[in-house]
Amino acid sequence: MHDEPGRPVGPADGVRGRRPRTTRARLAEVALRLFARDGFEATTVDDIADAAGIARRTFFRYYATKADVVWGEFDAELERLRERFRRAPEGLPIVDVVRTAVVATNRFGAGELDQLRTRIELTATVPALVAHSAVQYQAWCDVVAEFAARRLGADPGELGPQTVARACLGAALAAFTVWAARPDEDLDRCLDEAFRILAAGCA
Amino acid sequence: MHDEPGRPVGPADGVRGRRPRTTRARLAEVALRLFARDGFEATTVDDIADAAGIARRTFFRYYATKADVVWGEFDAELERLRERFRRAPEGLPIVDVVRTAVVATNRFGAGELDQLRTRIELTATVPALVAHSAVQYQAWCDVVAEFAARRLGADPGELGPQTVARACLGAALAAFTVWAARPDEDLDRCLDEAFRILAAGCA
DNA sequence: CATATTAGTGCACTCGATGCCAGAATGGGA
DNA sequence: TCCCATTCTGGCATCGAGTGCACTAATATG
Repeated sequence: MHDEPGRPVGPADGVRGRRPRTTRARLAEVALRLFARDGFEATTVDDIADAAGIARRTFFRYYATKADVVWGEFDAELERLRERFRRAPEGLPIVDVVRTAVVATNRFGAGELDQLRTRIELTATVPALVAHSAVQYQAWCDVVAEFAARRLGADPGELGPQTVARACLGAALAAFTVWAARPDEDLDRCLDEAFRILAAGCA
Repeated sequence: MHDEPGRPVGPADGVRGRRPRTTRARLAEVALRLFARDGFEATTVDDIADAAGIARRTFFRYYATKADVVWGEFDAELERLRERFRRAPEGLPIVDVVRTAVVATNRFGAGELDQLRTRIELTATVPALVAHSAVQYQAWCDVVAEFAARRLGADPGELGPQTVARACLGAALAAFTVWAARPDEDLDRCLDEAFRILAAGCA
């Protein structure tokens, strides 16, 4: 995907200190392979570090927790989402804007889609990851609530924006998990359908 | 509330072995007081055990994890919810049934309401509890999805029931957290309003 | 070559959680 | 009364995640 912190290895390019021995992306790759093979719980941080050729302690310089590996660069995705909300046309209903934004931030090539499936299946299946994901979802909700609040002329903490944001999260999660579980489904179609149900008042 | 496993202490009543030294409810009381005073993270299981006059190891016989204390008897509440769905009138829209059931399963006396507020504030605020709660919410969603599936004539794992269930969860959570944060709000009113927004398609 | 900068790593430690097993308390029956 | 089955307690050892600290290694610049 993209190689993150600094120059991976190679000729100098004007940055001072020692070059990192690996990247977040590579660590994630290694770890996800182990998770898929042995399970999340059965894989220790030592295993990941060994497989990646770094020390256990170093792993925690790249990711704060074992679970964070599964979430990759979610912060960046949140920022993209925020940007899309900023540029959203005024006329469009909130739910439609969110649906469009979610669809847009999840356009991947075929290879990446497979990795996404693995990630989603893990986060929806492994209890420890279900748990950890909630914190990420909260951040996602905050972004949506901020947008909904602007539209509703309310404070992001009020009931209106909060309800809209969390309901949108629910629809998106339903779409993602159903899609991840069935190889033949289309992600966009799932998202469209879920948000259609939401816009119809769950009737 | 209710004193759980076996006779608390006192005269025999026909049960064989040694009598438990405490109860789940008492442990929860002790723990919640410590959480409220020192914070969830800063309170160790040793602290709770000491305060309750039992050994650390014994604590884990009453609750599987430190976080479980905050959730008390959620299993039982899920069962009550399931029962209500079973008895729900056929004509009522899904969302209304869920709203009514949630309101009904959360009728408490004034004293208990305070404890509920503490619990909700903790679960919505402390990251470790936000995380742990997700597992409980998943169970909640399963119950709602099961009901929605019956109504929609679908499988509980399909997109329709999943979307409805998760959206309902979102509405309920929004109501609970907004309520917990504001002393003057009324829980029933919050729930009604949140589900009204949901039924209106978040518009 | 000296120095600042940045990354890697070993060590010790805390804390949650678990398995195992011995011991304490209790009721029932020979 | 004495032993036994039952049930709960709790000590001990162990694992694994996560953290703070101090030291080492690599690299660019002057």
